[in-house]
Amino acid sequence: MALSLYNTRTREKQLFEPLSPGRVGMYVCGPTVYDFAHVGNARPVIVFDVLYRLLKKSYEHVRYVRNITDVDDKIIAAAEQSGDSIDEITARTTEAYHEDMAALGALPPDIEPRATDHVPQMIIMIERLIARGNAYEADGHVLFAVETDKNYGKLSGRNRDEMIAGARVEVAPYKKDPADFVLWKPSTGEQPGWESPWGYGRPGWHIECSAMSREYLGMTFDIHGGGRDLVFPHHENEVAQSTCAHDEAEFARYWVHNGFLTVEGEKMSKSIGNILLVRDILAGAPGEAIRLNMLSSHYRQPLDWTEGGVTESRTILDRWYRAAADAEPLACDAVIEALEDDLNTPKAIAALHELSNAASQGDALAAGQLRGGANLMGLLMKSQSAWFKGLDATEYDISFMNKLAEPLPEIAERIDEQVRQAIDKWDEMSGEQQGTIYELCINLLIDFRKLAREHREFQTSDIIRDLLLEANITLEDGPDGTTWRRTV
RNA sequence: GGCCAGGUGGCGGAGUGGCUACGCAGCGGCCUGCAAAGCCGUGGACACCGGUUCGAAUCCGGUCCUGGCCUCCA
Repeated sequence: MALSLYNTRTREKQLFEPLSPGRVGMYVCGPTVYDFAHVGNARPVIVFDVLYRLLKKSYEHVRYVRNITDVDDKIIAAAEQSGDSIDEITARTTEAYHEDMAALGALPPDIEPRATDHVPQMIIMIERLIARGNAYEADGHVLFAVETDKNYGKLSGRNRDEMIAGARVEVAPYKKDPADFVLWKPSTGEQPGWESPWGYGRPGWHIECSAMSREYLGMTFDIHGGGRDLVFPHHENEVAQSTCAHDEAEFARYWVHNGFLTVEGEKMSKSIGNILLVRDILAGAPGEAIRLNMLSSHYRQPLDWTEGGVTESRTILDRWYRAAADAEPLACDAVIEALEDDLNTPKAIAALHELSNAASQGDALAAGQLRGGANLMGLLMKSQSAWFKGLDATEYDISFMNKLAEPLPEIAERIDEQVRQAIDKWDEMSGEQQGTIYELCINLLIDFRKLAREHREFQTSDIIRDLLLEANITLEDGPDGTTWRRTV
């Protein structure tokens, strides 16, 4: 194992060596649960999922912690707007998040702590910071005094003069120094809050990650990840809080940050109205296609999300599923090597293309390596038939059976009575039953078409093929007969 | 304004001082009743201007452009 990662703190690629041999701790900043996840939220999840899978391959004990931020002013605002309670909003958003990330093939983290379950730990940390002189109470708030931390700014590479010069937001009057940030703030009325030595209130944003990483990974741990946008101020502040509260013990050893994402060339924003939700993309494309598209550029590069890109990823997966068939996954050195080089997923994908080409030409070893290499990235996880025929899908379309009568009455008449009855009861059937009938109907038409072709009645055979194509089913005539696949 | 990334063929996207990246799309061919899939072949790039070098897309300087962050905001 020779994994190297680009460390934001040192600004260079470094060989990864865990603090304790065979043991890796990784903390990734998770979602603030006030709305559905958008593509931008999905990028770190997928990137760190690949890293997690890679680490698990090489280290016996990997502990992946990803938090849920369930106390935040945006959640309070969402509750006020919708009229739903904060608990309702966070519960349903968390559930939706889990569904979406699972659909993208992301493994759940080992521990998913919620901020609201760790307020006592945050209070202890804040008390310690006050005792050490790194924090002060002012006007019901507790603030971190940035000037007490001589290392402040190192992670993000900025000095205090620059920060003050660049400040464009009005400084709150209770701050001693404009750079100071909130550890605890007062809550009133309906706002969520907890009793504390500083009165009824709630934690600032940054302290939760310091408290929860301490709780589950210890004072010093290996990898801390998140989006680039979090480097400042969020991660900078985490470092300050944690190192000061822990007597200068090192905090995260490797900082890994993924790049930003635009949609069709534009920055996602509410004002443009182009916030692209993961669920909406999932309605039109398989999770693996979304995942491959996400991994097709290097995680530190900017990524422009386009519909065309998703379609291309899907085409590629079709090729790979065809080439790999249902080969047993084998270790794939080319992919491992690429991923160990700072998660070079595009290079890994190039290696998979080469294996796919070899496998298509009958190389069984390559087929296994293709499966194995792709699996390491959370791709090619399905069976070939599940991918192409989609019999694990939730929606089936058998409209082609009803359209049969007009162009081909003689065939429509010959449809078995049992099948006809089954079609009539379509709406009462379970998804699984529908899948069975769906497959049965397709095979029935393939049989009719075979007859027509044997009699060289190509017009009839082409009508059948076109009918199915309208229902997004593509027929392919091969040397061993006709096969079908779903194309949407 | 400050700090930080990045600008590679029609598109996506690695790489990096001298060796075809790779893929999608396109074009030609094989196969097929026709398709689809597959296979074979094929053109096409390194933002701009200087410099260093035997040699630069790759290093240095400058210019232009794009994106991110700049204190409770993702």
